[in-house]
Amino acid sequence: MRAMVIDGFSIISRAFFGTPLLTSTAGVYTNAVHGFAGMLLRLEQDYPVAYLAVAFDLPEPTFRHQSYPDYKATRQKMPPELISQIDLVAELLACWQIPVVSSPGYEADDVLGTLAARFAAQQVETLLVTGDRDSFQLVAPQVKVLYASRSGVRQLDIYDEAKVAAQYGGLTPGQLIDLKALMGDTSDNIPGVPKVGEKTALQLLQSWGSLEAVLANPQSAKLKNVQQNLVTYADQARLSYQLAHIAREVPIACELEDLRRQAPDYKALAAFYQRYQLNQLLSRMPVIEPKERAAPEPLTLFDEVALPSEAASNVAQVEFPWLLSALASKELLALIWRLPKGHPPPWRVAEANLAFAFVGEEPVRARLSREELHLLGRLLQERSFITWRGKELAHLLGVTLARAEDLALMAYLSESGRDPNLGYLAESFLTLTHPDLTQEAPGEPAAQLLQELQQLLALAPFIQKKLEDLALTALYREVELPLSQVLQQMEERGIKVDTGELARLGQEFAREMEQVQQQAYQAVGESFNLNSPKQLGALLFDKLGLPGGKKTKTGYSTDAEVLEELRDKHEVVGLILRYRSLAKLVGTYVEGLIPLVEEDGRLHSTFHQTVVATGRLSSSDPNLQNIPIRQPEGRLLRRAFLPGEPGWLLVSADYSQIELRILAHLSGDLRLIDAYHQGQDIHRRTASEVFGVPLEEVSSAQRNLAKAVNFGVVYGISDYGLGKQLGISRSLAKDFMQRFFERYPGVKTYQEQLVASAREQGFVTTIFHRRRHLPEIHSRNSALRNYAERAALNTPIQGSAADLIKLAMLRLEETLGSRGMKSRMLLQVHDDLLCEAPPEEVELLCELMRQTMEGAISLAVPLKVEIGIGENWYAVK
DNA sequence: CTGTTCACG
DNA sequence: ACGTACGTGAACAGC
Repeated sequence: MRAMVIDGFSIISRAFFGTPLLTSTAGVYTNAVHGFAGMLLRLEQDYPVAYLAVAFDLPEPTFRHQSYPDYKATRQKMPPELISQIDLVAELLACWQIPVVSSPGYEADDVLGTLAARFAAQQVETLLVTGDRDSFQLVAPQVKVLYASRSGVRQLDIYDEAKVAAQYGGLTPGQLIDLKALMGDTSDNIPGVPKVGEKTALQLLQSWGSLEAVLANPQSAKLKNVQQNLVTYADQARLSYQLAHIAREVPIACELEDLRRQAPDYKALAAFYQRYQLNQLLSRMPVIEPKERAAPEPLTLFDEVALPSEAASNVAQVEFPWLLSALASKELLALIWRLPKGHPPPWRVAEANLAFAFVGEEPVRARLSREELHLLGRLLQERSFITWRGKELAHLLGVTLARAEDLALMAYLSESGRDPNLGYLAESFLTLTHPDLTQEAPGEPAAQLLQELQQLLALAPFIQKKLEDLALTALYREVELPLSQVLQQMEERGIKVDTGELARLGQEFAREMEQVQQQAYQAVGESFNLNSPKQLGALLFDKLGLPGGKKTKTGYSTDAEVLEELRDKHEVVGLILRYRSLAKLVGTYVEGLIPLVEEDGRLHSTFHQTVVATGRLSSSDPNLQNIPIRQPEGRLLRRAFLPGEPGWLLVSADYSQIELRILAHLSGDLRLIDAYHQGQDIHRRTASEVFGVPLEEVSSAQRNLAKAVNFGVVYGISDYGLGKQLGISRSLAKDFMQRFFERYPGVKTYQEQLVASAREQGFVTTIFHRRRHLPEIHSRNSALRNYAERAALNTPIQGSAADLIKLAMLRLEETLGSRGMKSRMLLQVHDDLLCEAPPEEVELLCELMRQTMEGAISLAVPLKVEIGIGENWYAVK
């Protein structure tokens, strides 16, 4: 049991003087509030306690003034920018539901001392949080001080008796009072004994132990005038002792139970943050309101499933009828499956092996046909059990599984981003409890399947616990799990493709490709494999002697960037570039796609929910998230992507500049936020800021440059990278960056804090608490470390955008369903949603997409969605 | 099976 | 001194 008492004003001051002055657009100073709240969040995370209070001084004179009217007389007046924030912090504490205690005639220190003494008597360990070293005298076996040093509120040093002794020449906490009585304190205007400073006082106390003993032995001081002063000023020293002594028996009507930690009033807190534009804090609030729902039944533990006594490969194989009766009479715990290797997509496989765990039974396995899988699916639709990769299983069973839990999704969130793997998780979690499950299973498929089932069951409680500890349960339950069902339907639906049109375009490309190929051979007088970087390198740089910078491990680089430099040096270079782009279109997007179009005339991509480190989706087989659009020719391919029914239309809605908007929100930078509130062209605004010209006078070159800088900042800019991107010198790029950060100081401090916290915690998080671990941030290898730092800068942005669109997809699906609309979602391309709709619904759909996407979450900046309609994907503009 | 290149956000 | 924008997937070459 632990309690914590915070010296409110002391921490406010530290926060105020430790951070740059910050105001809301209304001109209210907020930096201390921001720092204070940050400190609370930090304390909550690092030092969770059952009891919490904040102590404040009252303006009236204290008992110390009565015995010594000059007490604190030399204190400088507080700046008004600080005074105004005290009330705001009080308001903040009310929202947090943290009690405030104070006592007339006493200082906060005395309140701290009193509460600490009281709690210690009740065997409650107490942490005192302050920026005032005087409090060290309160340290005791049950009392520790968390000291916020001058370097700001970021670092807290914990002081126990050992630390005090180490810091103050072996003195006990109690002796610190004697120390101060001797040496005095200019900041509190405590006189002490003239000529006695820290050195002398310490030495005297080390010899004599207490003030009175020192005063009784003045001759022990080395210097004559110090000896004299110890006599002359003995009473002044005694008065100083009285002043320095922190009271421990202040009358406060406050019992331990009154301070029991309560959940913050999140609604009030959100309103408060919003009012003062404390957006970074807003973003750190748990935004997903937990719905009123029955707590999910905790999963039964592995122990309840009997392990097979025989060798694992002997697990009973059951027939389908047995399975049906078992499902009717027993409780299903877990299910795992395996497909034959080289299998078709799960919705088309002919048969699959499954393993089942029923409560109180030995596990069984079964080999089921397509028809049996379907039947099984209907029986499992509404049942609750745990599985691994539920979306794939649902495809296999041909149903949506409304109540299945998916450990793969949980593991993706709790193990932060990496594509989860059962074997790896077992190694990490089960070595102590289930060492047998961390070994490689014997080769037989049946044994492997069984082991995976056991791993699944054994891991579930660990992963669920971790999910809970990381505050990610809501993200799992409210976003990822329901999204997997939406994605399943999108995959099942597919998108219609006109293979004839695709092939026609392919032929056009192929025709030109052949011409270009012949021209290239003629240009160099020999034929060679245009697709081989190796042959290309030999030709261009060895035979033709073009200037080539070596780049790759295996030889010359011949990528587009290199070739672009050489375009004017030899006519073959342009031909190679042209060939490359055509070959890409034909190979990947014509010949690659056509065989994947299924009998229903549609492409059924798979969306992967546990692959991307930032929380985005990825798409494969085929990847429909990289269909060409930037180049006019590639873009033509989109003509082949059609609505699924005659007369229907495609509707696309994409977030405008979502990542920059999220940067504005996360950083809380006032100019950036202002630009979006005013609906300004953000690249133009940056150009205007950076070049110091009015908005109207920004040239298009300046705007393009600013655009690159804006992008760069989102990626975690380096001067080298920006220079390369823009084809300018590194120093000039550095200059632009510097000007960007001068004009957007909020972004600069945000990024600095982000990297600092990544270093400290080893991870970064998104708006929805999704986290990504960045162990390389501590690497001694600077390349790896820099890489991790850039990832730390980019991930909260990219990941929060992913959070946002995922939530929007859920809302949209909900809305379409509840209105009984025929329109449906087809694809998600990171910031873009593509739907198909019957003509009579198009107008409504556009409105709904705009509303759900723009309103999915509320940020410090407005969200903007741009909508296009067309009879094919190309025409959607 | 890895490396290179290039398509997308 | 050193290597650099963030995040993916697919095709192809060449070991």
